[in-house]
Amino acid sequence: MQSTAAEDYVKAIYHHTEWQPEPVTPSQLAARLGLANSTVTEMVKKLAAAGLVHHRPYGAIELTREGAALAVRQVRRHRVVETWLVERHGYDWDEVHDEAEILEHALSDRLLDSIAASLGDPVRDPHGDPIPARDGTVTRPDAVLLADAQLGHEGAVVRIADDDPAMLRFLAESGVALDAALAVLGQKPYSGSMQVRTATGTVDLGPDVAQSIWLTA
Amino acid sequence: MQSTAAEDYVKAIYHHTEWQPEPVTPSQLAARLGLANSTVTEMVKKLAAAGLVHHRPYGAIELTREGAALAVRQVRRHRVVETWLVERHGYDWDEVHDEAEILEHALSDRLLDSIAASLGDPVRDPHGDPIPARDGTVTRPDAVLLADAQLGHEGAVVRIADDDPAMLRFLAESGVALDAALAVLGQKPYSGSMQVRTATGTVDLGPDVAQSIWLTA
DNA sequence: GATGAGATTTCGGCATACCGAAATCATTGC
DNA sequence: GCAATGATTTCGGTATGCCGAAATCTCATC
Repeated sequence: MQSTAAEDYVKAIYHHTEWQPEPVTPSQLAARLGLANSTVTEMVKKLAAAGLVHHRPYGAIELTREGAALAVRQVRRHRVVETWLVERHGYDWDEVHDEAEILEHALSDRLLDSIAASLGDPVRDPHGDPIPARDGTVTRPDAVLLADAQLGHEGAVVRIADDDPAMLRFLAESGVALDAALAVLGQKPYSGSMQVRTATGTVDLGPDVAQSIWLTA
Repeated sequence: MQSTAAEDYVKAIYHHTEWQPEPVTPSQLAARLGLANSTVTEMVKKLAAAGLVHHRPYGAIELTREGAALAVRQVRRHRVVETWLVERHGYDWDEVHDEAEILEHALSDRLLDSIAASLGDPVRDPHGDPIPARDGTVTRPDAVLLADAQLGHEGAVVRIADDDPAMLRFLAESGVALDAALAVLGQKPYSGSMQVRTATGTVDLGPDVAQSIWLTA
C-alpha cells in the first residue's frame, strides 16, 4: 500500500488536523478529495488494513504513526515543489497547486532533496506553510489567527491560507505579505472586519480574510 | 487515449526506428516494454482505434503522424529531464533513466519548457541523442557507426549509445567522450575490434563498443 | 501444396480505484 | 424510548492495464 491514491488520502487526513485538530469523517474526506463517500469508505478500509489509519466502522479517521509519517513526507514534497515552482520557474501562488499535486508523486527522494538543497532547504512554502524536514520534523511557528487577535496586537504575517489569486494580489498591494508587520487597530462590530495597520497605511480586512491570515504571537 | 501507458508504447515504437528504420513487431515491443505479448496486442488495438498507430492483425506496427508527434514529444521530455538531472543534480549517465521515465509523464508542458530554457534549450542529451525541439523538429547529425567507419576516417563523437556505467567510465578514461576527436587507425581481423586514435593516445575498442559509438561523417 | 514452428491474437481473470443505489447505523428530537 | 434523518457502509458494476493459457494465423520448408 503505497499508491499515489494512498498518499493523497493520508495527506488529506493530515491537512484536516494541521491547523485546528479534530478527527476527520469519511464525508469530509470525500468532499476534500472530490470523491464519492462510498469510495472513501472502501479506501479507508484498505488504509486501515495497511496500518496507515485507525478506523472503526462509523467512527472518525485518524492517522497511525506510520500514516502520519507518510503524510508528512508527502507534505514536504508538495511544499518543496511549490516553493521551487515559484522561486525558480516564475509560477504565481495560485498556479502551483495542480502541478505540485502531480509532481509530489513522481519525484524520487534523491531528486526532491537535491531540489530542496538547491533552494537552501527552505522551511516554509510560498503561503507560509511549514515545510517538514527530511527527517519528518515539522517546525510550526506560534501563530495567531488575525480574526482571533487581541486589539492592539502586533505581529508579522507568518501564513496566508487563502488560495484566491485575486485576493492574494489585493493583499500584496495592501502591504500584507509574508513577514509584513501588522498591528490590529480595531474591529468593526457586526461586519466582523478588522482594521489593520501595515507598513504603508491602514486596511480593512473582511472576516474571511481575517480567517486566513496568521500572525506571530 | 493519452495515458502514460500509451505514451510509453508510442515512445517504444519510435525508438525502434530511430537509428535504423524497420517496423516493429508486437513481440519486439513486448520485450522492450517488459510486458506479455498478449498485453501488447490488446494495447496496440486500442492505440490503433485512437489513431496513434497503423496495425492490421498479424502485421507490423507503425506510428501514424499523430502517434509520431506524441512519441517525439515524449522523447523530448525524457531527454530534457535526463539532461537536467545530469547537469543540475549531479546524476551520472546510468542513473537518470528510471527517474526520467517517471518524470516525463508528470511534468506539464510549461514546466518542461521552463527547465529546457534554464538549460539553454539543449539540442542533445548526455548520450548525444538529439532532443526534439518544442515544435517537434528533430535535428539528427549525420553520423557514422564506428564499426562501419572506413579506415582512416576522422570524426568527432556525436553519440554513445551504451548504457553500461562501467563501459562509460572506461570510455571516458580512454578519451572517448562526446565531441572527442577520433581517428580510425585500423581494424583487427576476426576479433572485430577497432584501433582508434584519441587526443591522448591509442585505444582498442571491441566490436560491441564499436556498435555503440557514432562519429561525424 | 501441405505442414509445423513460431508469432499473434483471443479469452477468462486479476488488481486498483472509482461510481450510484440500496441497506444499515447512530443520534437527535420528541 | 422511538422514529426519522443524515452519515456511513455494502453491493453490484465500470474502466484501465496487466497476465497466462488456449486458439489461431503466417510463412518457410519440404
